[in-house]
Amino acid sequence: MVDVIVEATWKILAEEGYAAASTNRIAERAGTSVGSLYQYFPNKDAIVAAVQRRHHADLGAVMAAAFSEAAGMPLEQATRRLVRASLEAHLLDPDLHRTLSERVADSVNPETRETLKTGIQGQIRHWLEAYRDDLTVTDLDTAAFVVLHMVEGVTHAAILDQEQTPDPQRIEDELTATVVRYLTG
Amino acid sequence: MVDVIVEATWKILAEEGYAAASTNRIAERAGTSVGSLYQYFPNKDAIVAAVQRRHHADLGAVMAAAFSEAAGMPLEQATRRLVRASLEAHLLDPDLHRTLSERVADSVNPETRETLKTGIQGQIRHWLEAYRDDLTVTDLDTAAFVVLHMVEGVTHAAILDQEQTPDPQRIEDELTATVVRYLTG
DNA sequence: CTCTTGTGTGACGACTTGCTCATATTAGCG
DNA sequence: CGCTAATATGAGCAAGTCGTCACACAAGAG
Repeated sequence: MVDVIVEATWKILAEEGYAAASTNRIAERAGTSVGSLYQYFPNKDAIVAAVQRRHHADLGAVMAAAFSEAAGMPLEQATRRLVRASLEAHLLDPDLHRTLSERVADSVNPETRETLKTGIQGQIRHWLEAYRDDLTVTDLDTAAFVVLHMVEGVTHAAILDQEQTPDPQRIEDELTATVVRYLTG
Repeated sequence: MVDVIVEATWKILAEEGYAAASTNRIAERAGTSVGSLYQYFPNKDAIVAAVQRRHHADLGAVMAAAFSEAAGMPLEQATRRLVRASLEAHLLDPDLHRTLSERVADSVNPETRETLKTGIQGQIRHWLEAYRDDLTVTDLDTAAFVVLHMVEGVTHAAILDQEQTPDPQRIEDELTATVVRYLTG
């Protein structure tokens, strides 16, 4: 039942937008009644937060898989793998991703977004340690921060503003080169 | 009067958040009545859109000033000037910026955000042309896209998630170096 | 002083929202 | 077949929304 509700909300957010996600519409699309919603969730924000948490878990899984594959690869190859993972993550459900990032304030889900971000930043930091001797970058924390937001910024824009954007393959190449050059002077 | 309304809305969005920006609250804070709001704006979204337009104009002005100063500088110095401008732009009013980017969907103001983005991307492209012979990057359109979102992504995160972020000076240094290395192989 | 015109007012209508709660339905067990 | 406990239901409530409109007011002209 929880799943049914979360999935219905997911679809509404992705297909109909944030404004359409009223409790009545969610119940309708879930094939239940409003009352049942409140048997499993304390309020509406909690439902949206659950969708966000699930989406973030998916994003996290894509990235985690990439990190585990990238371990052991040479720097450039590993970087490419991670950049591609970021593109894949944004392609999981671009419509939901847009609605969540454009309409759902951070405060709805205090920990989640922060958790995802610092989690990935930590993984980047950890990943960088293996190449420490080859890097010209000194402060790995700063480097992880810069790499994270550099890649996220470009991939986010590339996938979500698909109108006047270079094609993903080119983005992958450019980002990979940029990150490698940033890390190894 | 239009100014009074826009400024009141501005302050509410920045200080009290998007949810507080009801027509009644806007009128109250503007020291007018709801009726007057609708003498100058067709609906509430138009008021929010006006605030967004004004904020984007401010951002655009900061960037434009930097572009005009950067013209003629050597590449690295110019890059630093532009990176600093991006930081300055995000520091103009971080609270408003956060509310607008987290809560106000693109669709409220179809052209504006796109205009700002493509405007700056165009200026970057134009700026890059002066250094063409020194660049290893071939496609200037792609380069402008990458530089824009790389810098925006990192500066946005640096200013708005001020908790576990490196200090702005360091961000400026890292970004400047990264962009220069990206452009000149 | 009246008349007209432009502006400001705020109570109110029409509507939507999130959420509750008395009632109905189901499921499990002896 | 009861009987009980758990779950599902959806009409309806209070609160709040945006936007309107009949009216008050001010200012300038004649």
